[in-house]
Amino acid sequence: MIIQISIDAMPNMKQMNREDSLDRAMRLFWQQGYHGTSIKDLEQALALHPGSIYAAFGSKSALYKEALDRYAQDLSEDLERCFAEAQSPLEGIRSYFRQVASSCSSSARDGVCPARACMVVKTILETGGQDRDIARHANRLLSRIERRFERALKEAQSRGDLRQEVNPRRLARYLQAQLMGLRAFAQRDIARGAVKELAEDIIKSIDSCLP
Amino acid sequence: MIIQISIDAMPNMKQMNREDSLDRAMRLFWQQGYHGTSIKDLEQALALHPGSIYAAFGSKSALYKEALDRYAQDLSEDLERCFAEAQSPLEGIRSYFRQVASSCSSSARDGVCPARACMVVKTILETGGQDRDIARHANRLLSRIERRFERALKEAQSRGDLRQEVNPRRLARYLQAQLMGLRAFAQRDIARGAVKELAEDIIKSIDSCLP
DNA sequence: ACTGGTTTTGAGTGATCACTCAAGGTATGA
DNA sequence: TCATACCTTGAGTGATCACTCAAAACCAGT
Repeated sequence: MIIQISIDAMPNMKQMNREDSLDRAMRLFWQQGYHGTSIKDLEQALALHPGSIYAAFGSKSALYKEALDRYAQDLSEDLERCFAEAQSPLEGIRSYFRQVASSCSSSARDGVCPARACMVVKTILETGGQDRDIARHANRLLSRIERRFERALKEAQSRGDLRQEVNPRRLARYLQAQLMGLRAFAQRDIARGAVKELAEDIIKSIDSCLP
Repeated sequence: MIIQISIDAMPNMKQMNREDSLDRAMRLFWQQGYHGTSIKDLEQALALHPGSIYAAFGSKSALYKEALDRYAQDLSEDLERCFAEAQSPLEGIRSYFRQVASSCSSSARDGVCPARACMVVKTILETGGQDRDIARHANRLLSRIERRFERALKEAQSRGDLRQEVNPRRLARYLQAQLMGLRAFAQRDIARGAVKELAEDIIKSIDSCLP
C-alpha cells in the first residue's frame, strides 16, 4: 500500500482559520505591542502570507483593533463568569481580583499568558501619543468595563452590601485604576507572592466601603 | 580658566548642549514611546543631525536609557521635595499623590507634561516582551523608588505615625502599584476631576493603616 | 475534462528604519 | 597666515517597514 502525499498540493493546503489567526495575532500584539510587532512577525505567527493577512483583516491597525476587541471580549467573559459564580456582586469583584492576581503570578507565563499587564492599558499607554484612533478604540473598551463595575456596585447597594453614601461610578473608577495598577505592577520582575499580597491589600481597601 | 571635560565621552559640548538635548529627547520618548520614536523624529526635536546624536549618545537604545534615567531623576527630586517640605513622612506621601494627581489632570498637558502615565511604567509595558535590557533598566529604577517609599514608611513607624504590624515593604509595593494605577488611569481621556477624586480615594485607603 | 470563480502565493513596491563616515567647517596656537 | 585638531554635516548604507497584485493553485458545477 502506498500512501501518496501530493507535494504539488502542499502550497495551498492550509485553510485559513480566521478565528484562530485572530487569536494568535492577539497574543503576539499583547506581548510585543503595536509598534513592536511587524507584519513579518505576524506572517510567522499566523503561518500566513502577507496577501492572506491583508485579504482577511485589511491593514495592520485594523487587525490590531480586532485583536484588541477579541482580548476585551475574553476579559469580559472572565469577569461575567466571576459574577455568575459568586454569591453577591461584591464577592464577584473580590473573586475577579484574586483570579487576575493568580493568572498574573503564574510561572508558566509565556505559555498561558503572553504578558501580565492588560493589553488595553498597554495600548492606551503606547498609542496615546500618536495613533489616536487606536487609543480611542481602547478608551471605549475601558469605559465599557467601568460601566459594568458600576452596575455591579449599584446592585450591591440595593442589596445592602455597600454603604449608601458610596458613589458607584467613583468606586468603579477606583476599581479600574486598582486593576491597572495591579497588572502593571505584576509586569515587574518581582517575587511571585508579591502580586497576590497586593491583590489582598487592594481587596481590603475595597472592603472599607462596606456597611 | 577653562576646565576641560573628557572630550571623548562628550564630544560637541561647546556647541551642542547635551543636557538640553537629553531633556528634549526624554520628553519625546515619554510621549511617543521607544518604538514610536524614530531617529528622524529626534533629529527634528533636538535640531541635530544624525551624526551629532550618535556622537553624543551612541545609539538609540543608549539615548533612551539616558533619557529614562533623566526622567527618574526628575521624579525622585519631586518626591524628595515633598518629603522635605512635609511635616512627616506620611504627610509627604499624601502630598506627593496630590501633586501627581494635579499635574496629571492639568489641561496644559502637551506643554508641561508630554504624557500623564509614568515613563518608567510605559517603558516596562512596551519593552517587557522583547527589548529586555531596557526593561531591566526600568525595573531597577522602580526598585529604587520602592525602597525610598519603604524607608519613609519605616521612619513613619518609628515616629508612631503608622501601626507597627504594617509591613513597610509590602505597603511600599502597594503605594507603587497605586501610583501606577493612578497615572495609567489618568492617561484615559476622562473628566479632569476624576483623577483628583481617585487620588483622594487612594489616600483614604492608605490612611486605614494609621494607628 | 473543461470552465468559471475564488483563494493563495510570494516576489516586489516605495518609504522609512537605525546608523555611518568622508568631506567640509571652525577654533586655536604658532 | 598657515597647520593642526576637533566638530559638524547630510548624503548614503543595507535592512526592514507596511502593503500590493498578477499569476498560480484550487474547487466547485457541468
